[in-house]
Amino acid sequence: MSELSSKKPQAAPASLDGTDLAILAALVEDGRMTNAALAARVGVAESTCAYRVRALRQSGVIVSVNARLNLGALGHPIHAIVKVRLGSHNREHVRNLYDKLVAVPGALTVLHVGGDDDFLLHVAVESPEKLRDLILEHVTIYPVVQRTETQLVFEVREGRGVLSP
Amino acid sequence: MSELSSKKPQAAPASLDGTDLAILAALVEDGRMTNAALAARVGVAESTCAYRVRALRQSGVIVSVNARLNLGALGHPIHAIVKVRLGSHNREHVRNLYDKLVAVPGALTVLHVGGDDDFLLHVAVESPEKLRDLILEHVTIYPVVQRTETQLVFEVREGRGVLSP
DNA sequence: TTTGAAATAAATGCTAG
DNA sequence: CTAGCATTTATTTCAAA
Repeated sequence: MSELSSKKPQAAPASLDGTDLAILAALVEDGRMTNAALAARVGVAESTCAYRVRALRQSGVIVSVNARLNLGALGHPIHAIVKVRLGSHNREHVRNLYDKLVAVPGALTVLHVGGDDDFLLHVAVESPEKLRDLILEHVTIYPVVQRTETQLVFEVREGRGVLSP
Repeated sequence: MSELSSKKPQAAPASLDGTDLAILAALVEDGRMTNAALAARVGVAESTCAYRVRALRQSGVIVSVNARLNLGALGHPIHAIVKVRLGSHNREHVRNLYDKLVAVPGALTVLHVGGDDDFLLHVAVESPEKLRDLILEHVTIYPVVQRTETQLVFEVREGRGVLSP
């Protein structure tokens, strides 16, 4: 279920000091860094560091910690972006399709965007044939989908993020 | 530095059994789950579980574990996709621009794609004004960039990934 | 490869500055 | 908010199956 603008516990625009930012940068780099190592790196006592990290979690600044996998090693070496354009922008139609796209096997992220397209679906698949099947069976199958356009992804690189400046 | 097809230690298409897949699914969901909890969840001894996880890391199936942050709480509430089209596809030009885009402040991911566009730059910025400045100062500033098109991102949702089926 | 149990290391709770 | 110390919990190691 998506919510499409229902308000949920949004993190207060917390006031983060240098220590917090250093902690965040370290955990983005290595989310399994031990509290001891983290404390040493940012220059505070271990108990203080643990306190800070807990506060950052509870306030929602740290959303979660997740393993990132090598999708090629898992048999999904092909990445693609499927641009999806809708014929109707009825609220229910949009919400329903969004839910469907998120549930597509191999879907990594789904962006609801404004502009030429409505959704950008980033998928990882086993092969080009599977990509075709995926689009036919899980995307264009819905009447609200007017048109799709697929781009092969040659390479994905992580950006520097928002913490560096 | 990007490599653009120079070969690096790619994970062998490892043979993963059900236990491995269960471990991976759990760690994608919660990368800080304790080894004890993980072992209980997948039904093996703690020492076995630790052994498996270490193997999955060393073989490169688990690439890394990272904290995910609430970018809004960090003052970057606006997301956008900047489609970048190049005028020249000279190898050096492509590689250089790729490196530049990855280093853009606020860049989350940069996709090198085939099709209408060459790069898709996903950024998180402080405001629409900053978005404009970012594009002018860090993207269109390069002569190799022929044209950009920017789409506002309303919402980002995680897909089900490749492990569910 | 898997395991249990011992040894090491880390996180948490409590106290107080 | 911070730090030190004691307690509880987790990870690593290793001999054995």
